[in-house]
Amino acid sequence: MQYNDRDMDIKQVEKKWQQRWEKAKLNGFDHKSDAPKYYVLEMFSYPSGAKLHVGHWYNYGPADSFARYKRMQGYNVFQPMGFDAFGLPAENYAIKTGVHPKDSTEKNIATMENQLRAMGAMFDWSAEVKTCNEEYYKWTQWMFLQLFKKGLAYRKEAPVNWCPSCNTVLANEQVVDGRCERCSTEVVRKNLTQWFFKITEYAEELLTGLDDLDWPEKTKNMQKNWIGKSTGCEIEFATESGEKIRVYTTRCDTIFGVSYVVLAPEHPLALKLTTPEQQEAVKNYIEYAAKASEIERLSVTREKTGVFTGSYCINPLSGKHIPIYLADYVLASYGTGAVMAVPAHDERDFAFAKKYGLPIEKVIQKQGGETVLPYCEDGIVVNSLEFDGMVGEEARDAIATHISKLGKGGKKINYRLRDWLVSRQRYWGAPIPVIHCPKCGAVPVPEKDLPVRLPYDVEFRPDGKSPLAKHEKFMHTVCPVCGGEALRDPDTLDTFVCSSWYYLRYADPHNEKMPFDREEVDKLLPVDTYVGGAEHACMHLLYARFFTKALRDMGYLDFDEPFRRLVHQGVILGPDGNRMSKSHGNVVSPDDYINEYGADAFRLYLMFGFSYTEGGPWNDDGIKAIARFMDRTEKIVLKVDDYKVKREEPNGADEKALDYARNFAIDRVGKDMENFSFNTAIARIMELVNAIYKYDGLERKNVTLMKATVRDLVLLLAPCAPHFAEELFEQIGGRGFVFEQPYPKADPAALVLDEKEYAVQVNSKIVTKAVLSTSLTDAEVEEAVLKIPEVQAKVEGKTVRKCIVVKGRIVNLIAN
RNA sequence: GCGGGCGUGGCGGAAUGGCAGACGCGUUGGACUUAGAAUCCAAUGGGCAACCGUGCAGGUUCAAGCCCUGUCGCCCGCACCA
Repeated sequence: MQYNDRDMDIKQVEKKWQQRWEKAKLNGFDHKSDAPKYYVLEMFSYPSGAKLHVGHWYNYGPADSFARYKRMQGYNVFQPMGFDAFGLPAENYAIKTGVHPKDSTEKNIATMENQLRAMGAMFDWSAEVKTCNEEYYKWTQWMFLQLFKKGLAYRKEAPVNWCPSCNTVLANEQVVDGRCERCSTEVVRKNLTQWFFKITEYAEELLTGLDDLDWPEKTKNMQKNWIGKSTGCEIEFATESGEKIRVYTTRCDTIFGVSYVVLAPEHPLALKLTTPEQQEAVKNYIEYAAKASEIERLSVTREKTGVFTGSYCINPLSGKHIPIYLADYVLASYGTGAVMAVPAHDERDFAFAKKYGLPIEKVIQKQGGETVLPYCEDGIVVNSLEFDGMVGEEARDAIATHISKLGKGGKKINYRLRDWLVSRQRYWGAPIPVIHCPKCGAVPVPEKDLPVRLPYDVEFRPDGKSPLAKHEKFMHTVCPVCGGEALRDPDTLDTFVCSSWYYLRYADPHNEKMPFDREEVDKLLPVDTYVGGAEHACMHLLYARFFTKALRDMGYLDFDEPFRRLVHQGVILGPDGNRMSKSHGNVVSPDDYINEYGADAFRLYLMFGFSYTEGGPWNDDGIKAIARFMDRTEKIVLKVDDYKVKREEPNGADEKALDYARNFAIDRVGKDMENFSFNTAIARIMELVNAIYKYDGLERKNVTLMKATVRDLVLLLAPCAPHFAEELFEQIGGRGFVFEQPYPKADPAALVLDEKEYAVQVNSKIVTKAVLSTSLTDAEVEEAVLKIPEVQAKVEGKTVRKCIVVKGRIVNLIAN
């Protein structure tokens, strides 16, 4: 138990400084300061289990070190924390155990608050928000009402994703491989009337806005992909009976190759176009398609199925009469729900045409090669009248123009992004503030009546209906418009609605009159650096951007993007390299390590042992090494502190070397912290400690320099090991808090060395090394290395054609 | 299928086109010790060597882990989006 023999009693030290920081209000944003603001935000916690897991520490610890670094740099740092407290797990837990979600959530939050405090992070608890509190969800409901007013919240019947296990609908974003994101149950489709947010209205801006964001490229790409912009053409095909079918295509250059048209089974014209003889077959098919599960539909290998409606339509360009089919390889929810099938130039259409014996007509030819059907690339248009000979984009432009001249359609942009379904048939969420009146329809709850309170005494055992629907007192109310009897909407809002604006509420968390004051928000927002998991790329991070833009357009904000810079932490795996899980039996509990080594050691290990954005497997030995490093640091700091300054102190090469090490560390650690390159930052601090040890081994020492170096060491370490550094700072006679000290600045002069070791190469092979003055010109360097015997031996009898000098690093003589 | 990322010692991981392997773990040797799993010091990519080494094969360059082309493997996201 050698680590507990340290001079410091870790737990006592941690407690002491946490109390002092709190008392001095060191952790909060200083509303009076005129220093530039810096908003560091970590994604808030879901109060699930009772304790923080390694993932929490990995997210919050290093991010806090970044925040503390920013503070020492002179920024007025705002780093709030709160709880995303509504949601399914609490409700499922309640169903299992009978403990009410409110009770379990509150208990979990209390525990987590204590643990977050024990982490020693610089959270501004005065700004804490909990989304399940009335004071918060009142404004979540208010948000809904504003979106409704603006026409961005609407209700419609639509096929939706239903999770039979969670007994609720899910957003598209919450369906992963046809399964519920939470419980992995296969999702089924249901037709339900639900509330949607019109995020598609912002599709284009959500896409273009990405360009200016300092976000991981991968995340931007995921959002781009999710938004899925596609430029194509809408074309109208008239049926023989006079109906009009609009299809969407990105390949209007293939229009002369259309051999049939396909509607999604859910297409509104499907039954109308069906001839009497085909009625039965079509009805059967529609039923079959409706029953097919998401998993089946998603399967790429699944054979295409479909049915002929009996009707025909006319190709607006060629005038050909072609059959109309239904097939579930066409999606009702994308484009127009209908496509023109070109078997020769589309793999799906090709497969379908083969199966149903439909014609395959080549209208595109490969340039300079044999055309193998289906040929899906761009090529030369053939068999297409006046468009023959055109290629790719040129052909599409000409044909689209022609189609719009005919009044039969034209260019069209489509997005894959769908509107965000926000209704949930669950209890533990913010009630949707809408009243359904038999006379007036869906009426928004007047703002003055907010919040619509979530009742406590609710039967939340699931039966496929909203639990609130069974609460008579909640449900029955009067219509705000006509005063007649009416019912409340029994659904609650998706919890992602709550988390779409919490970063704004932090700026003004106790406002009772509005969700936030514009002035307060302007002071703090946008978030300068946002840190959280990558799994939110197409959910929370997209929704929050949508909210920001919508609020801007409603005049509540004047910035376009909520999060300027985004950093994803990696995932800490179990020691076996697998994701930590109870079933793997590889869960590492922070608590044991915190007890033995302390919060700082734990945080340091998390920073040092992994590349922050990569994560990786946990390793027990790593934390021991950190404890050793801290011991080593403490010893040398205290030892140097005991030294007495002498009248005459040496000032030669050794001192220059120590000062170089000191300034090098300052320079590099700062840059590394800025870049979230914590592992290298700690490595540079370790090097500095090693350099001090080395210098300390000398006979004659410059104590003044050593003391200054040790002081800088403590300051560099402070953001990463906050309690430990405070304690050391106090012991070496520091005044006030270490976090009130400015971050050390490197002395550029000390970083310039008189001499550097060059690798001396002849014909790009290293021959020897040479220590040369850094003041030499390139020609002088060449001259100097040519005097070296080993070099002479290599160039003997040859002519030096060229000499490349990379200052301070390499000399390369090219000789032959 | 599409998009993105990653392949470096025994291990975690470093390297603005410029001495590959920083820092740490582990290992080995030494010191101090009755003792050491503590601490300190030293060595540590492979090979006796010439040399060889960043998944593999090419290319560009005075110089390539880094840039280019191809290829293999792994991971992540999307996926019948017309």
